Amino acid sequence: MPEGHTIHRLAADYRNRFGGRRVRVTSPQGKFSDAAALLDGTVLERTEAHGKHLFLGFGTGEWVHIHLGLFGKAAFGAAPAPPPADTVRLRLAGEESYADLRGPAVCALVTDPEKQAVHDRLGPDPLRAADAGEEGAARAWRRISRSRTTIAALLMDQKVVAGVGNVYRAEVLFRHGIDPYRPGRDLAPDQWTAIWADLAALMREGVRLNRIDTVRPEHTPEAMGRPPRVDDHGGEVYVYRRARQACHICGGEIRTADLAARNLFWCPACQPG
DNA sequence: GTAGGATGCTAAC
DNA sequence: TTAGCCTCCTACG
Repeated sequence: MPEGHTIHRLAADYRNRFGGRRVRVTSPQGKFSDAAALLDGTVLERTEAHGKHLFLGFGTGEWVHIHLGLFGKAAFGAAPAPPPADTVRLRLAGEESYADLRGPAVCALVTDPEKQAVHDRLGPDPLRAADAGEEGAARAWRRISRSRTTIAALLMDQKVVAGVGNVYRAEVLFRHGIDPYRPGRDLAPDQWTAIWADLAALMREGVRLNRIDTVRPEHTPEAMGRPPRVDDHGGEVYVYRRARQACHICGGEIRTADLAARNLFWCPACQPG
């Protein structure tokens, strides 16, 4: 689940359900109990996302900084909230809704300057209004165009671009026919401009649908006269987790490899080196 | 029942 | 480069 689109979606979901209202704040699991007690009964004033980081701003002037990591999840439901599972790190409960957070890598009460420090170490986020468009693209390009690191690794580096994860990385490189092992500095400027714009569009659609779909209309199974399919992560994609299967475009075999402890997927024929 | 893997990241070597 | 952390789900006996 958790790439940047998930976090922006959560920011909106928390805001819609609890924004401007007093909330009950608890930590059934216990690891966030002290902070929960301080926030309990205060108003959730605003929510914000930057890359994979989520911030819930409370009336105390402090923020809850959340990072889902690989396993974290937030689930929403209608009030009354049922007795919580003992893995729930943070529960917000209001008149109409509740939200349970489980398994986050980070769930901490932070001050404004501490929150700012998180922003400062993150790159531009295609989904943030402040970064969208040419300025964000240019900021990322300054790093990419000077780097000998592979574009696949650069896309996953949150200091370069915030919010891209393993699915969007694999898919956007496929959509642009780019070899994942190509060094950043070997990309042409207009290739990067196109990738950035595509990421923004794909991720916005990801927020809307709450899943990752990257297959162009002309390549859907219906359009190509093939049986319908659903990839096992819930969206429809070209290469992610499709190792040794046939490429939807050329029919060649999708390859996989380890890159910086993550699984990389690509089609060598469609993404030539 | 159990092992292993997953859309992430960091500290430590 | 590796181990470690957080949870849930699937595949395999």
